[in-house]
Amino acid sequence: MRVEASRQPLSRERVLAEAMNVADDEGISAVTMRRVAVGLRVEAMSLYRHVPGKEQLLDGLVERIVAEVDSAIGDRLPGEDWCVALRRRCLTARQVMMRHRWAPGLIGTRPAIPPDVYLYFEAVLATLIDGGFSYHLAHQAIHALGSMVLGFTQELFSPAAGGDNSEHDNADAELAAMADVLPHIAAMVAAELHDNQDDPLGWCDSQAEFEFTLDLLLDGLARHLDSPPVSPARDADIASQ
Amino acid sequence: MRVEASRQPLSRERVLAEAMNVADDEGISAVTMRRVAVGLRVEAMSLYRHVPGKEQLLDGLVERIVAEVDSAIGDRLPGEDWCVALRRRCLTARQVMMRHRWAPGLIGTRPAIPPDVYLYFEAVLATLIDGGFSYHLAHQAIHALGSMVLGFTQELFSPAAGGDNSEHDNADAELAAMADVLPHIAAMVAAELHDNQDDPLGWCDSQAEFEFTLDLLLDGLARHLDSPPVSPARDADIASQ
DNA sequence: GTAAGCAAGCTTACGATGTAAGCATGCTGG
DNA sequence: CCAGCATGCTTACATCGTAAGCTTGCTTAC
Repeated sequence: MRVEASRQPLSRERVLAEAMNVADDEGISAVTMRRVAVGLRVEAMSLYRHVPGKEQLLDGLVERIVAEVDSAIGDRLPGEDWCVALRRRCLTARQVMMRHRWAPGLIGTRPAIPPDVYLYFEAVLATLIDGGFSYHLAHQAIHALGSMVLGFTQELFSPAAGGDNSEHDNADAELAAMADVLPHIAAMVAAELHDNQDDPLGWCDSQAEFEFTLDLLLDGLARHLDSPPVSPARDADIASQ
Repeated sequence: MRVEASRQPLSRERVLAEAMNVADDEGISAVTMRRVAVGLRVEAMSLYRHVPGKEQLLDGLVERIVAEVDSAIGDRLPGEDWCVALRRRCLTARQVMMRHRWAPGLIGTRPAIPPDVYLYFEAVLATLIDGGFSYHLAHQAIHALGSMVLGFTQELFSPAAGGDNSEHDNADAELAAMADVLPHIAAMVAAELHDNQDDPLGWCDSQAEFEFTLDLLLDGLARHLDSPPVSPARDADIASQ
């Protein structure tokens, strides 16, 4: 083999991989252009050949996290119930988040939702629709499960919560641009828009979603209060990998 | 009245108030020592007379948010059910979070849980215990409701999630120091410790809490799937104030 | 072979930011 | 009246993201 010119060339992948290492080892706040660069035996500015800027680097980390969850989940089993499938997904997601403790905070504070996250939720939505959910109920379910499936609180869609300046107007545009790879989400948006075209709050009335989730939890707790140990006791075990 | 020497003196309160204004107007990332200072017609370094540093300033903002929720809730009505009380609290908290969109993200990414947040959860816990919850079920309920009552995902207690370096060991200490003003939490910790003293995972096995919440949501969704419009339709309206 | 073109990494520099260290100023109590 | 102190100011530095331009060595057409 060649002498490899003292080192393999830099690449977006190598930059992101090193950034993940730094985040895992020293926390997300240690992920600095300079710190990532020294990890790669390179100067800070060299990273800009492969990554547009720090924000995009962080988006890249989110991308990697989502990919890690996706690959850890594996394919859906043939006759798998929506409930079991989602439970498996959430538990897998949690495993990944435990490996990368900084990830929920990062995902939750990203100013815009990275495209991969939409793809991720498309899969969740597909599971629900396939399980017999109406678009409306599925919409509420996604909001309810929001923090379980990726460990983040950020309001999905319009609100553009965590970030600074409201730039959610192009979130809708981005979503529209991806409509072909997000068939279920596109259909859901269409259905919800149709049902709520006179609703001044818009199709995604997060107050309604909030109350739905809240009542889901309160009702569940009330049931536990009435009948203490009769709880579900599900079976699905997460594959130890 | 006096001439007031060209301006009223600075104070921790004035600093925090201005920081909140900046956060509300320009986003949390605009909350900079220099930016807050100009808002007060003062130099950046002058703030350090009244606030130890930026981290403590941010903790002060959390403190203010919690106080705002507390005061907006008002006193608990005499015969109010735990369920109605919690619902009112969550909806009130949401109103406050809507007024300060940056707050959930800030609370969620604080490296340590500020003392006031413990006090806040003490009140939630008191409501649950008063409603007949066992300490164990109440513990699970708090985790389940975590993101509803203050809009944040951070794992309560031990894990020290969002932040960087794990400094959760002194979180327990801080909690112990406040035991006298946190009677219910102290009792809950004691009860859970007693029940799980041989559990290698410690008293707060967040995996168990996670699965509890997850099943609460999945069961609730399954119920909605079976009987579409028979949902709770609760009464409690949030006082418009 | 060789020179043009270029990809990839480097150097330098600038404007934010948090904050350490010490200075200036004016009020207050003896 | 003045010593002492509280309060705000000035200066300075380390760290951060990144703009602009330079160097170097490979590729490729001739």
